Amino acid sequence: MAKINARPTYAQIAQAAGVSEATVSRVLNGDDAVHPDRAKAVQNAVNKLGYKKHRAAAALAGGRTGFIAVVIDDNLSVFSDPFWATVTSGISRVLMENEMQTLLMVASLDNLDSPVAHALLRGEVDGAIFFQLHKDALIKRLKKQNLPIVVTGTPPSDKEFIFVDTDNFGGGLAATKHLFAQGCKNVAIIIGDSDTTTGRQRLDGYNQAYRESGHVPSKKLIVQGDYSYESGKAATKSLLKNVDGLDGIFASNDLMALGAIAAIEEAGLSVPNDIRVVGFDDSLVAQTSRPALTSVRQDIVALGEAAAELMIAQLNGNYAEPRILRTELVTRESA
Amino acid sequence: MAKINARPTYAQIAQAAGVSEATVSRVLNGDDAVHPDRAKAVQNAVNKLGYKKHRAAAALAGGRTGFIAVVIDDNLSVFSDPFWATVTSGISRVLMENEMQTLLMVASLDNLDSPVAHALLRGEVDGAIFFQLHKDALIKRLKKQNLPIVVTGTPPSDKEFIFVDTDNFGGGLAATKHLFAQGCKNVAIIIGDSDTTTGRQRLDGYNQAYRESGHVPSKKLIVQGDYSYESGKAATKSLLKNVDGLDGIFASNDLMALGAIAAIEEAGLSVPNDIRVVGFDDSLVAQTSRPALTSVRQDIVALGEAAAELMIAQLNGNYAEPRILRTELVTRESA
DNA sequence: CGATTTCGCGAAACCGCTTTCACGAAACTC
DNA sequence: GAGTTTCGTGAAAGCGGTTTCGCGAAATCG
Repeated sequence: MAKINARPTYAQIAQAAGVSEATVSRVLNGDDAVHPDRAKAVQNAVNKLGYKKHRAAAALAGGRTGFIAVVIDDNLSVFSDPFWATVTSGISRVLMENEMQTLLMVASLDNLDSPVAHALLRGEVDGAIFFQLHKDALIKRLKKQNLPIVVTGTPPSDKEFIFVDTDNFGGGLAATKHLFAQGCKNVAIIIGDSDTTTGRQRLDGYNQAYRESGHVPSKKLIVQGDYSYESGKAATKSLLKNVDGLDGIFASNDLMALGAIAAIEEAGLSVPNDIRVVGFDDSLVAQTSRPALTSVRQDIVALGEAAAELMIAQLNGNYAEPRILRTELVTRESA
Repeated sequence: MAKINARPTYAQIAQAAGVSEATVSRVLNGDDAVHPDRAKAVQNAVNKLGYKKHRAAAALAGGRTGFIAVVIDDNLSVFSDPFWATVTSGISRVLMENEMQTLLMVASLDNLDSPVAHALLRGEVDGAIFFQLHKDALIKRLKKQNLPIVVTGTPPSDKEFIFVDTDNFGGGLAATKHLFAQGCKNVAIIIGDSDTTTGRQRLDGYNQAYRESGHVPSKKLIVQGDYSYESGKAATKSLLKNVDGLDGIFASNDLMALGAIAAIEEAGLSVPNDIRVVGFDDSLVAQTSRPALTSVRQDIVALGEAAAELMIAQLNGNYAEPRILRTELVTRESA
């Protein structure tokens, strides 16, 4: 289609620099076994002619495509949550800096026979970054084929893949400890889901804080939501009904925390005077709500950047190990 | 990197089918000037060997890459809003069905000299889909190079590009008319922004409804928010203060509508008894909030699908004209 | 029925870059 | 200083498709 105006090729660079095409290739691929003078000549020619490598040609000849797949399971509510889009923007930025492109693949991952699976298996990309993980048949298969892989979010089978994640445990711990430190005695947690490692780790942090405080949380204090505002509100209502002396709530995300505050205020109580509330994510709403929400901040863009960096490390044959990103408790009015 | 197991090539298909590689290519590219028998032989061989075209090779030889760029301006709050991610999922699905891949490019578009701009100008993709448009220097440049382009959201300079958009005008009109039909006399609008066509069109629809009703909206009835919950609440508070007999509010998105409801209830009034409220988007919160929100539904995934379809039409040399997607008023409790 | 078109198909060039291979020069041996 | 390595380099062979070109056979013509 689009017939773009003629671009310079190796032939022209080679001629302009007075070297062979092989040497041009060497220079452009960082082969150091080239005499500095010639290398400089090539560089000059490249700059002067505004040369840019032809991706397809390089891919065909070299076997490396310069593409990294970002694979998103459309099953999940991934697309209703800006979280993943934000992660992706981080990935994209870092990849682009390294002259790679982000190939977006949205598909259900159950199917080992889907177009996406084929594209991946067939080596149309140099690596793949996955979001969340439930079924991991495909990804295991890919790994067997030596396709470099990075998982965003802790995978169920921990040590098998290279992954990046937020320190959910540490965040939950810090949030809960903060509530204790503020004088709370009966701290509840509203978990978002119990079947992802993310949800579980935040709960683990909560439990750990209790353990460190020398107390044991009553089962009544652990209630379940689904990360929505409404579920936070409902969960809190039931807490208010069932728990005597409730004075602190750690909600697994900001939306549920806001729901909790709404329920508390509807019950005629005040945040933070009667009950303190901490959220997770430090999203925009945490800052703008009233009372402003104390929340565990995670750097979502950084998560994506880290994922991309781990991918690049793998591609370069460098050692890459899972990365857990630190969280930070941002204290505001609500606790 | 990843050395994938050997894949069949034309040579093997050709041999298995007893034809030349040229014929294989013809069959696989839908050239009809091939004898049916041979074509069938090729098809069989392809199926039997599980052949899949090598993208890079095809791109190099044929000039078509099979990639469509989805270009997102990172300047904007694009990534805090799940809207764009949803659109993208629609795009991706349709492209994949047509054996094309989605290349995600996140970048500030101001710069005519960015890596993204170069990748686009250089023909690394067969086409580009843009989200929103503020600066359009780059896109004009690309158009001059005959790069097929689709814009999601009405571009400022309307007729110049092929675009897809929701019928914002019709939505605003329907929402406002609905309020009148419910007996409202003084209907206010909370606009989200006035500098995008989207925002302007919704306002235009509102004004049109007034015109059709034979009345003129007081300037006091038009207030500004920024699509956030808080801004909707604040705007409504000022409306309650400044407007006598206010009995209807059309908010330019659901979040602001919810803010409006909160403000109304805080003022001791009831929705919909005292004041009716209509939102826009029919997002998840519209369905789960209490009172459930009457809202203008737009099919966001369909928006992406339409964008991809228009792109494919262009690539096939078919006539493609801008597409405005119908909206639908979903009536619930709030109005 | 011979002359002319049309049609289906294969040979081969080519897309732009990477990489192997071999060769001459420079740098080492002892 | 002759013999052996090492180093820098260019020629050339791919990578796996697409496309042009031309040829023989079939179809059309007069």
